[in-house]
Amino acid sequence: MGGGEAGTVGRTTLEDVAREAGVSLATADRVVNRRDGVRAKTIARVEAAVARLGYRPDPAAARLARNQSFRFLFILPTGANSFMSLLGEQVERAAEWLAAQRAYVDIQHVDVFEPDALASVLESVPRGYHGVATVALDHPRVRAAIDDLTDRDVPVVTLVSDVPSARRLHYVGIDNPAAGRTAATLMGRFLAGRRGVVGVIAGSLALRDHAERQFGFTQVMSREYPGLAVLPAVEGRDDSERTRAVAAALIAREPDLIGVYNVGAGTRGIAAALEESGRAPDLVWIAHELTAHSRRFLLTGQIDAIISQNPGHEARSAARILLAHCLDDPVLPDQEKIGIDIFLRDNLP
Amino acid sequence: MGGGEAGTVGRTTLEDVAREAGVSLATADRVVNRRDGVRAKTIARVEAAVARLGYRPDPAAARLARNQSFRFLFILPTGANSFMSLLGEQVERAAEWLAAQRAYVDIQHVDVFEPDALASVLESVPRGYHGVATVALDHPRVRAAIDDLTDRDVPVVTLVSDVPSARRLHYVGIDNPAAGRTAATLMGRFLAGRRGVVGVIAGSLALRDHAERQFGFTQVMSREYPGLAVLPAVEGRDDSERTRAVAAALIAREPDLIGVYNVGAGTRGIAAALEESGRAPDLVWIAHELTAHSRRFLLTGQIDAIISQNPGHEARSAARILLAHCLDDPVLPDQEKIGIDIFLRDNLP
DNA sequence: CAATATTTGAGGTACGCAACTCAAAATTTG
DNA sequence: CAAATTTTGAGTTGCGTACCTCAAATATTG
Repeated sequence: MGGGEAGTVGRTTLEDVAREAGVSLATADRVVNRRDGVRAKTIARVEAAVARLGYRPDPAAARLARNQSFRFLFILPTGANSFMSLLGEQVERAAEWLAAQRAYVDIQHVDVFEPDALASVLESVPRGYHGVATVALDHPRVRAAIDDLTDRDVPVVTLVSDVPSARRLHYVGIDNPAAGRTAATLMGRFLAGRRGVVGVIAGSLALRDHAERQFGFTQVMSREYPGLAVLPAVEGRDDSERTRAVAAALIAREPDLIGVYNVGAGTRGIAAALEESGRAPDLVWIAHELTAHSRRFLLTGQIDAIISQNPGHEARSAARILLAHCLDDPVLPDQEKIGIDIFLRDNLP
Repeated sequence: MGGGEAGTVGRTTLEDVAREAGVSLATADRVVNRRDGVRAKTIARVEAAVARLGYRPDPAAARLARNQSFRFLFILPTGANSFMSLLGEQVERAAEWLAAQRAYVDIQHVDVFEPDALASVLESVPRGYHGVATVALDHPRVRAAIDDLTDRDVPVVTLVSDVPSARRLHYVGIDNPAAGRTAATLMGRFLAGRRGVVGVIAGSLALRDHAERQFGFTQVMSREYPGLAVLPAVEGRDDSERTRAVAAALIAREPDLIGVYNVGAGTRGIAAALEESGRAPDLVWIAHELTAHSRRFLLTGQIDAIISQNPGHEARSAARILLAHCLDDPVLPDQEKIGIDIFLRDNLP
């Protein structure tokens, strides 16, 4: 021992196991790879040796020997708002990592607001893909397409927006009702003691995540902060211009407006509408998704808090989950759980 | 091509590169592994081929061929409070992952409140370790020990608590002044409009992280919330009983106390003291680190917000950084950045 | 041009495992 | 007990890279 070089010690190989169990390498291999044609007694002997030596197959060697590779398809929204652009970037980064693991990803863009377009893409996923990750849309045809893929043994991971009724492998994203409740608690506490109305601006309530956030928000607001009335949500289609228009109308229409919860994108539109109205200073604004824009508005104090999810974490998580499924490796639920991040001006990354 | 089986396509090997460049495998190998004895012209040819084919060495094969393994030492506090226990668990989980990468970790416990004990351990790290991760303590002898290790080419990662003046490879933990500022903003906003005094309870101000949190907290409070006076910090040594005593004294001494910022552990002590005093309902309490206890107090409404860091993320990050350093692989700064988590009752994981 | 130095090619071995074959041994069955 | 069947051993090949040797080809120098 000694010497600063990286050592070679400590690893027990399958050959060690075979020797320990008093069987041949072939038999040890049959046991650890669950091939049949081995007596129960011999299996037990080998497994005892595995346990005694703490043998764990070297994944590098195994993957090399198997020489298998995988292809995954990521389906992301077109016409991307800032958050979706970030997600796209992060998927490409994750793709590099996947490439190092002999897994290759293709990215396809579709219009999220068009369930039929998304369903068509899902229905026509070419053979040869070993997994699909998609920013989904809760719609019967989409659900059916996901189930069909699952039946074809192509695991599907929903990303950011879920389709809980479909037999997808996993949902990688935040708990949206909880995100809405979190926004409500912040809103209620930031407005402590004040009375007035609170507006909700969504991209579209047809998007499950937006609807769920609004639901959670309203639920907590009405239960815990009866002095603050939540207005019915208005829709801005995640587009800055439209959002600006609906926000401006909302502000004009509601003189008692003291809070705004922006469930989707279109942050710049809201900022513009607030600025024009001159009522920004005494309005609490809580927004979603940390992007370059929302970050700026948080720093200038226009946004009071941002509820967010980490697109890098989500992209990597989807990648890891698909790969783990193909390799049937275990997943670490702890690592794959996507948290609801709260950002104030002080804890920005 | 059809077939649902995992394919074999797509991977370009070094042999492909050699063929493409019109050189032998040996020469291609010399170029990609930066061995000398190759003409500049030939190097260029090979590198062009690498670029053209997008060759990336298969890390599985490389690691297998190199057949190297590593040993890391993790130094964690004894007498662990809940958070440190969680960290310990997560380090063990990360150790399993590392074992799959042919890297093995040993864990050693020391008393964090004893700089000399920590320094002794650091000074006597046995030869043969390829990296050290430590929950450190900012003290001259500790700093010197870290620098010595670095000089011995043993990279050191500081975990949770930093020693910025030492030549450590990396700090894996949160920005503590920013965490303090975050707590202050929450405190200030939750107490919107009220006047009174706010107490700070630390484990020990000799711990850099605790001192920094207190600093950030006081900074923002005095600048932004002049109606709220921050009292000098009291120390509870991260021990429930002592913390309870100092908290009780604080509450008794300060009739105008309307907020408590608990910078360290001892959460149960504070809960008990608050409960006894009967003043819990109108007191805002902001605590650190999400543990089983603090979680419970958050859910019951005693704690109003928890500022936290993710021990699983930290353990994995330290592991990845040490391994990447040994393999000289690149690190993804984005992935290794430890965020300041804010937990309310609504966004608990 | 010859002698020397440098560069390149060809080939091998090793890494640990997967997947396979074929024959030998052990066990079960008629 | 012999025949049929199951189980085991011994061995091979290949995965892609690292690292090594030795000889051949090429370039550089006097």
